[in-house]
Amino acid sequence: MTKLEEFLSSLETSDTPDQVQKLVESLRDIYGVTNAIYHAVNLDGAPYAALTYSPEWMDHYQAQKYVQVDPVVRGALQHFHPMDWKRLDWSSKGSRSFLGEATGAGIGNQGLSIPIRGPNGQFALFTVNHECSDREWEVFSKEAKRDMMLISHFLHQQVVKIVMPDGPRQYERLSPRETDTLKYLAVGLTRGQIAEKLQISEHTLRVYIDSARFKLGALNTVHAVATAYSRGLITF
Amino acid sequence: MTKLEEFLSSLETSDTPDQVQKLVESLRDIYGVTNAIYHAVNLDGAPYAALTYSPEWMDHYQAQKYVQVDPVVRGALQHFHPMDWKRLDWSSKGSRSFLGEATGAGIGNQGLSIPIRGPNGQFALFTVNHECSDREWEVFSKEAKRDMMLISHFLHQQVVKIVMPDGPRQYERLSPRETDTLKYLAVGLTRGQIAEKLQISEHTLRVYIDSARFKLGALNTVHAVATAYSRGLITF
DNA sequence: TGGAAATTCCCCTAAAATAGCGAGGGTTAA
DNA sequence: TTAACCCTCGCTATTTTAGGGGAATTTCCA
Repeated sequence: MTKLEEFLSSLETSDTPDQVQKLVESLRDIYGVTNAIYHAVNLDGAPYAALTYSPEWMDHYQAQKYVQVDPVVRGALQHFHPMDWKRLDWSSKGSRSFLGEATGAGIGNQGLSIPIRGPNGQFALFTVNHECSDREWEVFSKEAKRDMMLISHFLHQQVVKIVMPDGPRQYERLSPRETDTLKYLAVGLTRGQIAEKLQISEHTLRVYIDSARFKLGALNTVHAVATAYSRGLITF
Repeated sequence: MTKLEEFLSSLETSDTPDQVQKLVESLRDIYGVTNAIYHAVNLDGAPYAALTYSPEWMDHYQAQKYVQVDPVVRGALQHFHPMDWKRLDWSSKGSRSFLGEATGAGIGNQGLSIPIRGPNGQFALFTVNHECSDREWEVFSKEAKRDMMLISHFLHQQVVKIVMPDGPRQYERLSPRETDTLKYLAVGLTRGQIAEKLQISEHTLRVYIDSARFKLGALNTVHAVATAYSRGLITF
Protein backbone atom coordinates (compact mmCIF):
# COMPACT_ATOMS: atom_id res chain seq x y z
CA MET A 1 0.00 0.00 0.00
CA THR A 2 1.50 3.28 -1.06
CA LYS A 3 1.61 6.38 1.12
CA LEU A 4 -0.99 7.98 -1.08
CA GLU A 5 -3.40 5.09 -0.76
CA GLU A 6 -2.80 4.96 2.96
CA PHE A 7 -3.81 8.58 3.22
CA LEU A 8 -6.75 8.42 0.87
CA SER A 9 -8.26 5.41 2.61
CA SER A 10 -8.31 7.23 5.93
CA LEU A 11 -9.62 10.31 4.16
CA GLU A 12 -12.86 8.64 3.21
CA THR A 13 -13.78 7.85 6.79
CA SER A 14 -13.10 11.38 8.01
CA ASP A 15 -16.34 13.27 8.16
CA THR A 16 -15.93 15.72 11.01
CA PRO A 17 -13.57 18.69 11.35
CA ASP A 18 -11.79 16.94 14.23
CA GLN A 19 -11.06 13.96 12.04
CA VAL A 20 -9.80 16.20 9.28
CA GLN A 21 -7.42 17.78 11.75
CA LYS A 22 -6.14 14.32 12.72
CA LEU A 23 -5.90 13.53 9.03
CA VAL A 24 -3.61 16.45 8.36
CA GLU A 25 -1.45 15.41 11.29
CA SER A 26 -1.30 11.87 9.98
CA LEU A 27 -0.37 13.24 6.58
CA ARG A 28 2.57 15.02 8.16
CA ASP A 29 3.67 11.77 9.75
CA ILE A 30 3.12 9.56 6.71
CA TYR A 31 5.25 11.78 4.49
CA GLY A 32 7.65 12.75 7.25
CA VAL A 33 7.44 16.51 6.84
CA THR A 34 7.56 19.24 9.45
CA ASN A 35 4.12 20.72 8.78
CA ALA A 36 1.03 20.16 6.69
CA ILE A 37 -1.53 22.92 6.22
CA TYR A 38 -4.91 23.01 4.60
CA HIS A 39 -6.57 26.38 4.58
CA ALA A 40 -9.78 27.26 2.74
CA VAL A 41 -10.45 30.94 2.32
CA ASN A 42 -14.06 30.75 1.38
CA LEU A 43 -16.31 27.81 2.04
CA ASP A 44 -19.88 28.97 2.18
CA GLY A 45 -18.66 32.34 3.35
CA ALA A 46 -16.55 31.11 6.26
CA PRO A 47 -12.87 30.20 6.33
CA TYR A 48 -11.70 26.73 7.35
CA ALA A 49 -8.33 25.48 8.47
CA ALA A 50 -6.68 22.23 9.46
CA LEU A 51 -3.00 22.47 10.15
CA THR A 52 -0.08 21.46 12.30
CA TYR A 53 1.24 24.89 13.20
CA SER A 54 1.32 25.92 16.84
CA PRO A 55 -1.63 27.97 18.07
CA GLU A 56 0.83 30.70 19.10
CA TRP A 57 2.09 31.11 15.56
CA MET A 58 -1.44 31.19 14.21
CA ASP A 59 -2.43 33.93 16.66
CA HIS A 60 0.66 35.89 15.80
CA TYR A 61 0.02 35.44 12.09
CA GLN A 62 -3.50 36.77 12.43
CA ALA A 63 -2.58 39.59 14.79
CA GLN A 64 0.13 40.82 12.41
CA LYS A 65 -2.16 40.41 9.42
CA TYR A 66 0.55 38.40 7.73
CA VAL A 67 -1.95 37.16 5.21
CA GLN A 68 -1.43 40.49 3.47
CA VAL A 69 2.33 40.06 3.06
CA ASP A 70 2.74 36.29 3.03
CA PRO A 71 4.31 35.55 -0.39
CA VAL A 72 2.85 32.07 -0.30
CA VAL A 73 -0.68 33.43 -0.21
CA ARG A 74 0.03 36.07 -2.81
CA GLY A 75 1.73 33.57 -5.06
CA ALA A 76 -1.08 31.08 -4.68
CA LEU A 77 -3.64 33.57 -5.88
CA GLN A 78 -1.64 34.15 -9.04
CA HIS A 79 -0.40 30.68 -9.85
CA PHE A 80 -1.86 27.43 -10.98
CA HIS A 81 0.87 24.89 -10.44
CA PRO A 82 2.27 23.77 -7.09
CA MET A 83 4.73 26.37 -5.93
CA ASP A 84 8.11 25.70 -4.44
CA TRP A 85 8.76 28.29 -1.76
CA LYS A 86 12.27 28.84 -3.10
CA ARG A 87 10.82 30.27 -6.28
CA LEU A 88 8.54 32.79 -4.64
CA ASP A 89 9.22 36.48 -4.42
CA TRP A 90 10.54 37.19 -0.93
CA SER A 91 11.95 40.56 -1.85
CA SER A 92 9.54 43.01 -0.29
CA LYS A 93 10.24 44.32 3.18
CA GLY A 94 7.11 42.81 4.68
CA SER A 95 7.93 39.41 3.24
CA ARG A 96 11.40 39.42 4.70
CA SER A 97 10.35 40.26 8.22
CA PHE A 98 7.64 37.66 7.90
CA LEU A 99 10.19 35.10 6.79
CA GLY A 100 12.36 35.85 9.80
CA GLU A 101 9.54 35.31 12.23
CA ALA A 102 8.31 32.21 10.43
CA THR A 103 11.64 30.40 10.60
CA GLY A 104 11.82 31.38 14.25
CA ALA A 105 8.45 29.74 14.79
CA GLY A 106 9.62 26.30 13.72
CA ILE A 107 8.36 26.48 10.18
CA GLY A 108 10.40 24.57 7.67
CA ASN A 109 12.69 26.44 5.32
CA GLN A 110 11.44 24.36 2.42
CA GLY A 111 7.87 24.29 1.27
CA LEU A 112 5.45 23.28 -1.43
CA SER A 113 2.12 25.07 -1.72
CA ILE A 114 -0.73 24.05 -3.95
CA PRO A 115 -3.56 26.42 -4.83
CA ILE A 116 -7.00 24.85 -5.01
CA ARG A 117 -9.85 26.52 -6.83
CA GLY A 118 -13.43 25.39 -6.78
CA PRO A 119 -16.76 26.71 -7.98
CA ASN A 120 -18.50 29.62 -6.29
CA GLY A 121 -15.25 31.36 -5.56
CA GLN A 122 -13.85 28.55 -3.45
CA PHE A 123 -10.18 29.01 -2.89
CA ALA A 124 -7.97 26.92 -0.67
CA LEU A 125 -4.30 26.40 -0.12
CA PHE A 126 -2.57 23.17 0.71
CA THR A 127 0.99 23.33 1.94
CA VAL A 128 3.63 20.98 3.21
CA ASN A 129 6.83 22.40 4.57
CA HIS A 130 9.97 20.85 5.91
CA GLU A 131 13.20 21.70 7.65
CA CYS A 132 15.96 20.22 5.52
CA SER A 133 18.69 20.85 2.98
CA ASP A 134 18.04 21.81 -0.61
CA ARG A 135 19.13 18.42 -1.85
CA GLU A 136 16.88 16.46 0.49
CA TRP A 137 14.01 18.69 -0.46
CA GLU A 138 14.59 18.16 -4.12
CA VAL A 139 14.31 14.42 -3.67
CA PHE A 140 11.15 14.70 -1.61
CA SER A 141 9.65 17.21 -3.97
CA LYS A 142 10.21 15.05 -7.00
CA GLU A 143 8.81 11.97 -5.29
CA ALA A 144 5.80 13.42 -3.58
CA LYS A 145 4.66 16.27 -5.78
CA ARG A 146 2.02 14.34 -7.67
CA ASP A 147 0.81 12.76 -4.47
CA MET A 148 0.43 16.19 -2.98
CA MET A 149 -1.51 17.41 -5.97
CA LEU A 150 -3.98 14.58 -5.63
CA ILE A 151 -4.12 14.89 -1.87
CA SER A 152 -4.86 18.59 -2.03
CA HIS A 153 -7.71 17.85 -4.38
CA PHE A 154 -9.25 15.02 -2.40
CA LEU A 155 -8.77 16.79 0.89
CA HIS A 156 -10.57 19.85 -0.36
CA GLN A 157 -13.30 17.67 -1.80
CA GLN A 158 -13.77 16.01 1.57
CA VAL A 159 -13.82 19.29 3.48
CA VAL A 160 -16.44 20.66 1.12
CA LYS A 161 -18.51 17.55 1.73
CA ILE A 162 -18.30 18.12 5.47
CA VAL A 163 -18.95 21.83 5.46
CA MET A 164 -21.65 21.73 2.79
CA PRO A 165 -23.23 18.29 3.08
CA ASP A 166 -26.09 19.14 0.75
CA GLY A 167 -23.74 19.50 -2.18
CA PRO A 168 -23.64 22.47 -4.49
CA ARG A 169 -26.75 24.51 -3.92
CA GLN A 170 -29.02 24.52 -6.94
CA TYR A 171 -29.33 28.15 -7.77
CA GLU A 172 -31.98 29.53 -10.04
CA ARG A 173 -30.79 29.63 -13.61
CA LEU A 174 -30.35 32.82 -15.54
CA SER A 175 -31.93 33.24 -18.95
CA PRO A 176 -29.65 33.68 -21.98
CA ARG A 177 -30.41 37.39 -22.15
CA GLU A 178 -29.68 37.83 -18.49
CA THR A 179 -26.40 36.00 -18.88
CA ASP A 180 -25.44 38.15 -21.85
CA THR A 181 -26.30 41.27 -19.95
CA LEU A 182 -24.21 40.40 -16.92
CA LYS A 183 -21.35 39.27 -19.10
CA TYR A 184 -21.20 42.60 -20.88
CA LEU A 185 -21.62 44.51 -17.64
CA ALA A 186 -18.67 42.59 -16.24
CA VAL A 187 -16.38 43.79 -19.02
CA GLY A 188 -17.30 47.39 -18.41
CA LEU A 189 -19.88 48.22 -21.05
CA THR A 190 -22.55 50.76 -20.18
CA ARG A 191 -26.25 50.02 -20.44
CA GLY A 192 -26.48 51.94 -23.67
CA GLN A 193 -23.62 50.03 -25.26
CA ILE A 194 -25.03 46.69 -24.22
CA ALA A 195 -28.51 47.55 -25.45
CA GLU A 196 -27.03 48.49 -28.80
CA LYS A 197 -24.97 45.32 -28.90
CA LEU A 198 -28.00 43.16 -28.16
CA GLN A 199 -30.20 45.24 -30.45
CA ILE A 200 -32.80 45.98 -27.81
CA SER A 201 -33.99 49.09 -26.05
CA GLU A 202 -32.11 50.28 -23.05
CA HIS A 203 -35.24 49.86 -21.02
CA THR A 204 -35.49 46.19 -21.90
CA LEU A 205 -31.92 45.79 -20.89
CA ARG A 206 -32.79 47.24 -17.54
CA VAL A 207 -35.43 44.58 -17.10
CA TYR A 208 -32.76 41.92 -17.51
CA ILE A 209 -30.49 43.54 -15.00
CA ASP A 210 -33.36 43.78 -12.55
CA SER A 211 -34.49 40.20 -13.02
CA ALA A 212 -30.94 38.89 -12.81
CA ARG A 213 -30.42 40.86 -9.64
CA PHE A 214 -33.60 39.42 -8.22
CA LYS A 215 -32.73 35.84 -9.15
CA LEU A 216 -29.29 36.12 -7.70
CA GLY A 217 -30.55 37.76 -4.56
CA ALA A 218 -28.16 40.60 -5.22
CA LEU A 219 -28.39 43.99 -3.59
CA ASN A 220 -27.26 45.92 -6.65
CA THR A 221 -25.70 45.59 -10.08
CA VAL A 222 -22.14 45.22 -8.86
CA HIS A 223 -23.23 42.52 -6.45
CA ALA A 224 -25.15 40.75 -9.17
CA VAL A 225 -22.18 40.64 -11.51
CA ALA A 226 -19.82 39.52 -8.76
CA THR A 227 -22.26 36.83 -7.65
CA ALA A 228 -22.87 35.57 -11.17
CA TYR A 229 -19.16 35.38 -11.72
CA SER A 230 -18.47 33.54 -8.50
CA ARG A 231 -21.20 31.01 -9.25
CA GLY A 232 -19.74 30.26 -12.64
CA LEU A 233 -22.74 31.66 -14.45
CA ILE A 234 -20.58 33.96 -16.51
CA THR A 235 -16.99 33.59 -17.61
CA PHE A 236 -14.53 36.04 -19.02
CA MET B 1 6.90 2.96 -17.66
CA THR B 2 3.30 3.65 -16.76
CA LYS B 3 0.78 5.17 -19.12
CA LEU B 4 0.88 8.35 -17.10
CA GLU B 5 4.63 8.69 -17.33
CA GLU B 6 4.50 7.90 -21.01
CA PHE B 7 2.12 10.75 -21.53
CA LEU B 8 3.85 13.24 -19.24
CA SER B 9 7.22 12.66 -20.85
CA SER B 10 5.86 13.55 -24.26
CA LEU B 11 4.01 16.48 -22.71
CA GLU B 12 7.20 18.24 -21.75
CA THR B 13 8.49 18.35 -25.30
CA SER B 14 5.26 19.73 -26.72
CA ASP B 15 5.54 23.45 -27.06
CA THR B 16 3.37 24.34 -30.03
CA PRO B 17 -0.39 24.06 -30.50
CA ASP B 18 0.12 21.43 -33.20
CA GLN B 19 2.09 19.27 -30.84
CA VAL B 20 -0.55 19.68 -28.17
CA GLN B 21 -3.11 18.46 -30.67
CA LYS B 22 -0.97 15.39 -31.37
CA LEU B 23 -0.57 14.96 -27.66
CA VAL B 24 -4.29 14.77 -27.11
CA GLU B 25 -4.57 12.23 -29.89
CA SER B 26 -1.79 10.17 -28.38
CA LEU B 27 -3.56 10.39 -25.05
CA ARG B 28 -6.63 8.89 -26.64
CA ASP B 29 -4.54 6.04 -28.01
CA ILE B 30 -2.51 5.42 -24.86
CA TYR B 31 -5.60 5.05 -22.72
CA GLY B 32 -7.69 3.47 -25.45
CA VAL B 33 -10.67 5.78 -25.27
CA THR B 34 -12.89 7.09 -28.03
CA ASN B 35 -12.17 10.80 -27.56
CA ALA B 36 -10.04 13.14 -25.53
CA ILE B 37 -10.87 16.82 -25.29
CA TYR B 38 -9.08 19.76 -23.76
CA HIS B 39 -10.91 23.03 -23.99
CA ALA B 40 -9.89 26.26 -22.29
CA VAL B 41 -12.55 28.91 -22.10
CA ASN B 42 -10.42 31.84 -21.21
CA LEU B 43 -6.70 32.00 -21.78
CA ASP B 44 -5.65 35.58 -22.08
CA GLY B 45 -9.11 36.38 -23.40
CA ALA B 46 -9.14 33.81 -26.19
CA PRO B 47 -10.44 30.25 -26.13
CA TYR B 48 -8.21 27.29 -26.92
CA ALA B 49 -9.04 23.74 -27.86
CA ALA B 50 -7.26 20.49 -28.62
CA LEU B 51 -9.55 17.57 -29.23
CA THR B 52 -10.29 14.46 -31.22
CA TYR B 53 -13.83 15.27 -32.30
CA SER B 54 -14.58 15.56 -35.99
CA PRO B 55 -14.57 19.09 -37.43
CA GLU B 56 -18.18 18.55 -38.54
CA TRP B 57 -19.35 17.95 -35.01
CA MET B 58 -17.44 20.98 -33.78
CA ASP B 59 -19.05 23.20 -36.40
CA HIS B 60 -22.45 21.83 -35.57
CA TYR B 61 -21.84 22.30 -31.87
CA GLN B 62 -20.92 25.92 -32.40
CA ALA B 63 -23.70 26.63 -34.88
CA GLN B 64 -26.33 25.24 -32.51
CA LYS B 65 -24.78 27.07 -29.57
CA TYR B 66 -24.75 23.81 -27.67
CA VAL B 67 -22.40 25.30 -25.15
CA GLN B 68 -25.49 26.86 -23.61
CA VAL B 69 -27.28 23.54 -23.07
CA ASP B 70 -24.40 21.08 -22.79
CA PRO B 71 -24.81 19.57 -19.31
CA VAL B 72 -21.10 18.80 -19.20
CA VAL B 73 -20.24 22.45 -19.46
CA ARG B 74 -22.89 23.51 -17.01
CA GLY B 75 -21.87 20.81 -14.58
CA ALA B 76 -18.21 21.69 -14.89
CA LEU B 77 -18.84 25.28 -13.92
CA GLN B 78 -20.55 24.17 -10.74
CA HIS B 79 -18.43 21.23 -9.68
CA PHE B 80 -14.96 20.67 -8.39
CA HIS B 81 -14.42 16.94 -8.70
CA PRO B 82 -14.18 14.96 -11.94
CA MET B 83 -17.68 14.32 -13.19
CA ASP B 84 -18.98 11.09 -14.55
CA TRP B 85 -21.39 11.85 -17.38
CA LYS B 86 -23.89 9.37 -15.98
CA ARG B 87 -24.38 11.56 -12.93
CA LEU B 88 -25.09 14.77 -14.78
CA ASP B 89 -28.50 16.28 -15.21
CA TRP B 90 -29.71 15.38 -18.71
CA SER B 91 -33.32 16.19 -17.96
CA SER B 92 -33.94 19.48 -19.74
CA LYS B 93 -35.28 19.41 -23.25
CA GLY B 94 -32.23 21.06 -24.77
CA SER B 95 -29.94 18.56 -23.09
CA ARG B 96 -31.86 15.61 -24.46
CA SER B 97 -31.83 16.74 -28.06
CA PHE B 98 -28.15 17.54 -27.64
CA LEU B 99 -27.55 14.05 -26.31
CA GLY B 100 -29.29 12.52 -29.31
CA GLU B 101 -27.14 14.41 -31.76
CA ALA B 102 -23.96 13.75 -29.82
CA THR B 103 -24.36 9.99 -29.77
CA GLY B 104 -25.14 10.18 -33.47
CA ALA B 105 -21.84 11.99 -34.01
CA GLY B 106 -19.73 9.15 -32.67
CA ILE B 107 -19.27 10.48 -29.17
CA GLY B 108 -18.97 7.86 -26.51
CA ASN B 109 -21.88 7.20 -24.20
CA GLN B 110 -19.55 7.21 -21.21
CA GLY B 111 -17.49 10.16 -20.16
CA LEU B 112 -15.39 11.75 -17.47
CA SER B 113 -14.98 15.50 -17.39
CA ILE B 114 -12.60 17.40 -15.18
CA PRO B 115 -12.96 21.13 -14.52
CA ILE B 116 -9.73 23.08 -14.34
CA ARG B 117 -9.55 26.46 -12.69
CA GLY B 118 -6.58 28.75 -12.79
CA PRO B 119 -5.80 32.32 -11.77
CA ASN B 120 -7.16 35.30 -13.65
CA GLY B 121 -10.42 33.55 -14.37
CA GLN B 122 -8.83 30.72 -16.30
CA PHE B 123 -11.28 27.92 -16.80
CA ALA B 124 -10.73 24.79 -18.82
CA LEU B 125 -12.37 21.45 -19.24
CA PHE B 126 -10.66 18.16 -19.81
CA THR B 127 -12.78 15.25 -20.95
CA VAL B 128 -12.31 11.66 -22.01
CA ASN B 129 -15.26 9.76 -23.37
CA HIS B 130 -15.71 6.23 -24.51
CA GLU B 131 -18.19 3.95 -26.23
CA CYS B 132 -18.63 0.96 -23.93
CA SER B 133 -20.78 -0.78 -21.37
CA ASP B 134 -21.32 0.51 -17.87
CA ARG B 135 -19.20 -2.24 -16.40
CA GLU B 136 -16.24 -1.63 -18.69
CA TRP B 137 -16.46 2.04 -17.95
CA GLU B 138 -16.47 1.48 -14.23
CA VAL B 139 -13.23 -0.45 -14.47
CA PHE B 140 -11.59 2.20 -16.64
CA SER B 141 -12.87 4.98 -14.48
CA LYS B 142 -11.49 3.49 -11.30
CA GLU B 143 -8.13 2.79 -12.86
CA ALA B 144 -7.57 5.98 -14.74
CA LYS B 145 -9.32 8.67 -12.74
CA ARG B 146 -6.29 9.86 -10.82
CA ASP B 147 -4.19 9.77 -13.95
CA MET B 148 -6.76 11.95 -15.65
CA MET B 149 -6.75 14.40 -12.80
CA LEU B 150 -3.01 14.81 -13.03
CA ILE B 151 -3.07 14.89 -16.81
CA SER B 152 -5.69 17.60 -16.90
CA HIS B 153 -3.55 19.66 -14.59
CA PHE B 154 -0.28 19.21 -16.44
CA LEU B 155 -1.90 19.63 -19.81
CA HIS B 156 -3.42 22.92 -18.80
CA GLN B 157 -0.14 24.00 -17.31
CA GLN B 158 1.61 23.26 -20.59
CA VAL B 159 -1.00 25.06 -22.68
CA VAL B 160 -0.72 28.12 -20.48
CA LYS B 161 3.04 28.02 -20.96
CA ILE B 162 2.56 27.97 -24.72
CA VAL B 163 -0.13 30.62 -24.93
CA MET B 164 1.40 32.92 -22.34
CA PRO B 165 5.13 32.26 -22.47
CA ASP B 166 5.94 35.26 -20.30
CA GLY B 167 4.24 33.71 -17.32
CA PRO B 168 1.54 35.35 -15.27
CA ARG B 169 1.47 39.01 -16.07
CA GLN B 170 2.57 41.12 -13.14
CA TYR B 171 -0.34 43.38 -12.54
CA GLU B 172 -0.09 46.44 -10.39
CA ARG B 173 -0.91 45.68 -6.81
CA LEU B 174 -3.86 47.18 -5.04
CA SER B 175 -3.42 48.92 -1.72
CA PRO B 176 -5.16 47.44 1.35
CA ARG B 177 -7.77 50.17 1.28
CA GLU B 178 -8.47 49.59 -2.37
CA THR B 179 -8.80 45.88 -1.77
CA ASP B 180 -11.20 46.45 1.12
CA THR B 181 -13.24 48.80 -0.98
CA LEU B 182 -13.60 46.41 -3.87
CA LYS B 183 -14.34 43.53 -1.55
CA TYR B 184 -17.22 45.38 0.05
CA LEU B 185 -18.48 46.62 -3.30
CA ALA B 186 -18.53 43.03 -4.52
CA VAL B 187 -20.86 41.96 -1.74
CA GLY B 188 -23.31 44.69 -2.55
CA LEU B 189 -22.62 47.42 -0.01
CA THR B 190 -23.19 51.00 -1.09
CA ARG B 191 -20.45 53.58 -0.91
CA GLY B 192 -22.03 55.09 2.16
CA GLN B 193 -22.11 51.77 3.97
CA ILE B 194 -18.52 51.00 3.08
CA ALA B 195 -17.32 54.41 4.15
CA GLU B 196 -19.00 53.91 7.49
CA LYS B 197 -17.53 50.45 7.82
CA LEU B 198 -14.03 51.70 7.09
CA GLN B 199 -14.57 54.82 9.21
CA ILE B 200 -13.69 57.21 6.44
CA SER B 201 -15.61 59.80 4.47
CA GLU B 202 -17.52 58.79 1.41
CA HIS B 203 -15.39 61.12 -0.67
CA THR B 204 -12.27 59.32 0.42
CA LEU B 205 -13.84 56.04 -0.42
CA ARG B 206 -14.40 57.34 -3.89
CA VAL B 207 -10.71 58.00 -4.30
CA TYR B 208 -10.05 54.33 -3.64
CA ILE B 209 -12.58 53.23 -6.17
CA ASP B 210 -11.10 55.61 -8.70
CA SER B 211 -7.52 54.58 -8.09
CA ALA B 212 -8.42 50.91 -8.12
CA ARG B 213 -10.27 51.41 -11.36
CA PHE B 214 -7.25 53.13 -12.81
CA LYS B 215 -4.81 50.45 -11.65
CA LEU B 216 -6.97 47.68 -13.01
CA GLY B 217 -7.49 49.48 -16.28
CA ALA B 218 -11.22 49.16 -15.71
CA LEU B 219 -13.82 51.20 -17.52
CA ASN B 220 -16.14 51.54 -14.54
CA THR B 221 -16.80 50.23 -11.06
CA VAL B 222 -18.51 47.03 -12.16
CA HIS B 223 -15.63 46.27 -14.45
CA ALA B 224 -13.14 47.00 -11.69
CA VAL B 225 -14.80 44.61 -9.26
CA ALA B 226 -15.13 41.89 -11.87
CA THR B 227 -11.50 42.32 -12.91
CA ALA B 228 -10.21 42.30 -9.35
CA TYR B 229 -12.17 39.17 -8.68
CA SER B 230 -10.97 37.39 -11.77
CA ARG B 231 -7.36 38.24 -10.95
CA GLY B 232 -7.69 36.79 -7.50
CA LEU B 233 -7.16 40.16 -5.85
CA ILE B 234 -10.34 39.79 -3.86
CA THR B 235 -12.10 36.69 -2.63
CA PHE B 236 -15.55 36.17 -1.32
C1' DT C 1 16.80 61.97 2.60
C1' DG C 2 13.75 62.56 -1.21
C1' DG C 3 10.19 61.13 -4.06
C1' DA C 4 6.50 58.06 -4.77
C1' DA C 5 2.64 56.04 -2.98
C1' DA C 6 -1.10 55.73 0.35
C1' DT C 7 -4.47 57.95 2.92
C1' DT C 8 -7.54 61.46 3.89
C1' DC C 9 -10.67 65.48 2.72
C1' DC C 10 -13.89 68.62 -0.47
C1' DC C 11 -17.15 70.53 -4.68
C1' DC C 12 -19.62 69.88 -8.89
C1' DT C 13 -22.72 68.05 -12.86
C1' DA C 14 -24.24 64.47 -15.72
C1' DA C 15 -25.13 59.77 -15.95
C1' DA C 16 -26.62 55.56 -14.00
C1' DA C 17 -29.16 52.80 -10.81
C1' DT C 18 -33.24 51.72 -8.48
C1' DA C 19 -38.19 51.74 -7.89
C1' DG C 20 -42.81 51.97 -9.31
C1' DC C 21 -46.64 51.71 -12.72
C1' DG C 22 -47.96 49.53 -17.00
C1' DA C 23 -48.54 46.19 -21.73
C1' DG C 24 -48.27 42.34 -25.40
C1' DG C 25 -46.68 38.05 -27.80
C1' DG C 26 -43.95 33.74 -27.70
C1' DT C 27 -42.47 29.34 -25.80
C1' DT C 28 -42.59 25.64 -22.55
C1' DA C 29 -43.93 22.43 -19.40
C1' DA C 30 -47.32 20.55 -16.05
C1' DT D 1 -55.20 24.56 -21.58
C1' DT D 2 -53.43 27.26 -18.23
C1' DA D 3 -49.63 28.86 -15.63
C1' DA D 4 -44.98 30.22 -15.82
C1' DC D 5 -41.38 32.11 -17.84
C1' DC D 6 -38.86 34.68 -21.58
C1' DC D 7 -38.41 38.67 -24.55
C1' DT D 8 -39.81 43.12 -25.80
C1' DC D 9 -41.31 48.08 -25.06
C1' DG D 10 -43.40 52.47 -22.72
C1' DC D 11 -43.50 56.33 -18.86
C1' DT D 12 -42.10 58.79 -14.32
C1' DA D 13 -39.66 59.64 -10.16
C1' DT D 14 -35.94 59.63 -6.67
C1' DT D 15 -31.62 58.32 -5.11
C1' DT D 16 -26.96 57.03 -5.96
C1' DT D 17 -22.84 56.83 -8.47
C1' DA D 18 -19.47 58.31 -11.92
C1' DG D 19 -16.04 60.94 -13.07
C1' DG D 20 -14.20 65.69 -13.76
C1' DG D 21 -11.60 68.91 -10.94
C1' DG D 22 -8.07 70.10 -6.50
C1' DA D 23 -5.19 69.44 -2.09
C1' DA D 24 -3.39 68.03 2.46
C1' DT D 25 -1.26 64.71 5.28
C1' DT D 26 1.53 60.43 6.46
C1' DT D 27 4.03 56.34 5.27
C1' DC D 28 7.12 53.70 2.87
C1' DC D 29 10.86 52.40 -0.15
C1' DA D 30 15.05 53.23 -2.74
